[in-house]
Parts: sequence; structure tokens; C-alpha cells
Amino acid sequence: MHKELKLDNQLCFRLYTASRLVTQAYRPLLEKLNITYPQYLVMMILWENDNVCISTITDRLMLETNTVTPLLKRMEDLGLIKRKPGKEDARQKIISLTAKGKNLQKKAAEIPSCLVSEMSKKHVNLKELGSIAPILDNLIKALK
Amino acid sequence: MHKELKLDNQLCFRLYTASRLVTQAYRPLLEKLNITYPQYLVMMILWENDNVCISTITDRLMLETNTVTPLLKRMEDLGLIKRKPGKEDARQKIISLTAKGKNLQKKAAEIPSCLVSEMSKKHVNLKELGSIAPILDNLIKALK
DNA sequence: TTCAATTATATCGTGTGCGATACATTTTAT
DNA sequence: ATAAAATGTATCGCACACGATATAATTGAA
Repeated sequence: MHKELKLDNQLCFRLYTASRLVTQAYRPLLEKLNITYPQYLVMMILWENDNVCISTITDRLMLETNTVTPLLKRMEDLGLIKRKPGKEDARQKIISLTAKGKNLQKKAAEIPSCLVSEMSKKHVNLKELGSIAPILDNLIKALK
Repeated sequence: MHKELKLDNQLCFRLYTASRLVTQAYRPLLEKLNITYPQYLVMMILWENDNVCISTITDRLMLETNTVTPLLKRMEDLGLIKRKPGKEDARQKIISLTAKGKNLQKKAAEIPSCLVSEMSKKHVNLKELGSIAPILDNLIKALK
């Protein structure tokens, strides 16, 4: 038996599981806003910088257009965003927040601190967890 | 602007992205075996320990039955596994490898080293990456 | 012992992710 | 100037994830 083929030795499985579990931790908080985690990511981009084209979103999230286009369509159906044709480049669609989308930021403001307190309650060592951020950044930079 | 609401400050986003990118790194290797990453995870469990019930798989992968049941159905259609009714407990289904599923282990044996060499080629610092394993384990233990 | 709670698995619906492909617009090389 | 390449977005199909729910088998408590 190759020890590398054992589940417990797989770093990828740890990343996969950790990612799912943290997203699950977000879920009850995001349900109050009636959005999903990927939708929350898009909202964060727009709260930071409204009126961006779709490729800006795909670049920052490192997702393909075939993921983002339907994601934005659902968000438009929810009344969170609008799509306008781009003025300079007719191929582009400019994504902007609706009033409802802007207002959601107020409710979202408490999410990070709620998550921190949830994790503390579950005895997550936030200090050691924070230390892996630069390592993940290096990994992402190398693989992207 | 709350700095916590910025995308770049989100550890969850890093985990989510790193997980996707590493899974993408596996994809070309797994395509040679004609399986997906979650299917590869199931195969690793079975190569390590054949003839397990479904709840063993859901427990080890920390996935729900509504994810695993269709996953196993696709693997059965691929001829990799069989399902037998449990003898002691009629509610259980015992999952076991077919000859084809067992043979696949030989081809899979080279995947871990291929991945390591791919990552080295992309200048992933494998040493620092390995150091986050216990931290992810702590996170997973706390959240599961 | 018997019936309510639990357990093991399955089904359904929604929302991602992503490969493959399509199509229109812009850029670039000649 | 114009055809070929590149870019921006969309569509289709498939495989996860997961909440909600269903069903059958087993366990456990009165």
C-alpha cells in the first residue's frame, strides 16, 4: 500500500474539507441575508468597488465566466445587482449594485465578527489559523 | 468600509480558492483514470479498506448521504464498485471494489508523485505547504 | 412487547464549478 | 484597410454539495 494514496496523507483533501466546513460555518449567517457564499464574494467585490465588468469579477474570484454568468443572473433575479451594457466596449456588461444590494452591506457588516465568535466558541485557534494566510497566498499565486 | 468585508482579508476565500486550484491541478491526472476528484477520494478509502458501508464513506469524507449516494451510483455505472446488501443490518449497503476498481490503483500509484512534480514546476513551496496540515486538521476537528 | 425514536440510505430541488462551445466585438498583423 | 486572432460574455451538459424530505430497518424505553 502506497502511503501517499492514503486519504489522511492528502493535503488536498484537507483543503477541500476545510473549505467546505468554513463555508458551512458561513451558511447560517448568510441565510439571514438570503445569499450564498459565492454570492457573498461577489457582493464584497461590489461593495468595495461598484460598477465593474464581469471579467473583473472572474479575475478576482478566479472563476470562469460559465460559473459567474449564471451566478450574476441569480443575483439579478434577487434584485441585488443590475447589468448595463459597457459604453467603451460593447462586449462588456457593467455590473452595479441596486439600492437593495447597497443596503445589504449594513447587515453584512456583522458577519465577520459573528464568524470569529462562532469559531472561538468551537475552539478554533484563530491565531494559528491566521498564520496560514500567506502560505495559501503563495500556493494560489503559484497555481493560478 | 469595513476592512473585514474586503475579499483579500477573507481566510475562507483563500481556502475556497486554494481548494479549487489544487483540485484543478489533480484534474488532468485523474482524467487519465476517467474519474473525478471526489471519486478519487472514495477510491482511496476503498483501496485502503474494501467492503465498507456507505456511512463509513460519508463519515470519512465528511459528506452527506445526498452527495455520496449519487457519487457511488456514477462509480457503479463506471464499473469501479459494486453494492451489496449488508448481511447483519439490512439497512446497510456494502460498497466493494470490482476488478476494474482494484486495477485502477496501479495507475493511481503515480498520481501523488506526478502532482508533487507539477507543483514543484510551478514553484510551489512544498515544505511550507506541508506545515499547514496540522493547522487544517485542528480547524477540521473544531468545525466538524 | 410494542410503538416511538433512531439509523442507514435514497430522492428531489437548487446552486455552484467547469469543460466545451458559440457568438459578437475589438485588436492586431499585414 | 481587412482578415485573422484575441477578448468578453453567454449557453449547454455533467458532476458535485447540501437542505429538505422520504422510506425501510433497527433499537430502545415504558
